[in-house]
Amino acid sequence: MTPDPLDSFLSQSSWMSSLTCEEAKRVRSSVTVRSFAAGSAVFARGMPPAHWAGVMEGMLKLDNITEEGRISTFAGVPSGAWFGEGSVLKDEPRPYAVTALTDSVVALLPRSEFLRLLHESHPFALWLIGQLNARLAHYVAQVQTDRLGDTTAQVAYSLSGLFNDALFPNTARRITLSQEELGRLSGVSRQVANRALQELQDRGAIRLGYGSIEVIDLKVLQSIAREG
DNA sequence: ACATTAACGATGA
DNA sequence: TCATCGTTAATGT
Repeated sequence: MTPDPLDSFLSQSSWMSSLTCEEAKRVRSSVTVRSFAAGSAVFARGMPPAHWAGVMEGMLKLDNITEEGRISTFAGVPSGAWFGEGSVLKDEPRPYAVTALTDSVVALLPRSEFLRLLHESHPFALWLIGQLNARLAHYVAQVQTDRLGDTTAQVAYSLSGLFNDALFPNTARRITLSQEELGRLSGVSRQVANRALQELQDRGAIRLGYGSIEVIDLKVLQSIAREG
């Protein structure tokens, strides 16, 4: 008997451990799992937020496309992370598109079940506050880096954000992410992302592969992100 | 100065 | 064969 991938994913999700047995069972029976090919849309911009979602495998991004076709990426979502609570809480159309960057598997918890947990489970509500607070801290630091740091620091921060323990507890050391996508995530061109990544590699923070980045020394990466 | 877009060839999967 | 990478040139602020 191989363990169900959904069961093992849920047991690795930190908020699950704060639930009662019945709550956990209800979650388990209401979650659905869907696979997405690289490049396909997980949620379209403007759709009502029917689910809270967790990334079981792969990597997603949250982005917007302007009328002229320019892309700005707000966030990368590595496997292990749950996301989309903002839209679910507000019950407003999703303000950005969610796209699979690699072949991905996503767990979907219906909005009604998410709200029920929020209302019934104090531990879950506390966990959610911590999550929102960690995300806020991340973006505050991102703004500081973008204003005070050079482009290498910006790229280093965006990359290290994917390894933020509070937000993304289980990110593998090596992630499949092209330099083009990391550039979008960092707000710089691919060429500048390329130069920054080579500097990060020269300084021993990362190792570059074909279509992938391996973090060798997260401490060094984070300290470069604080330079400017 | 330094970033951006466009373009090119080289190379990995 | 196609995506990705490393690099250079022209251009903009």
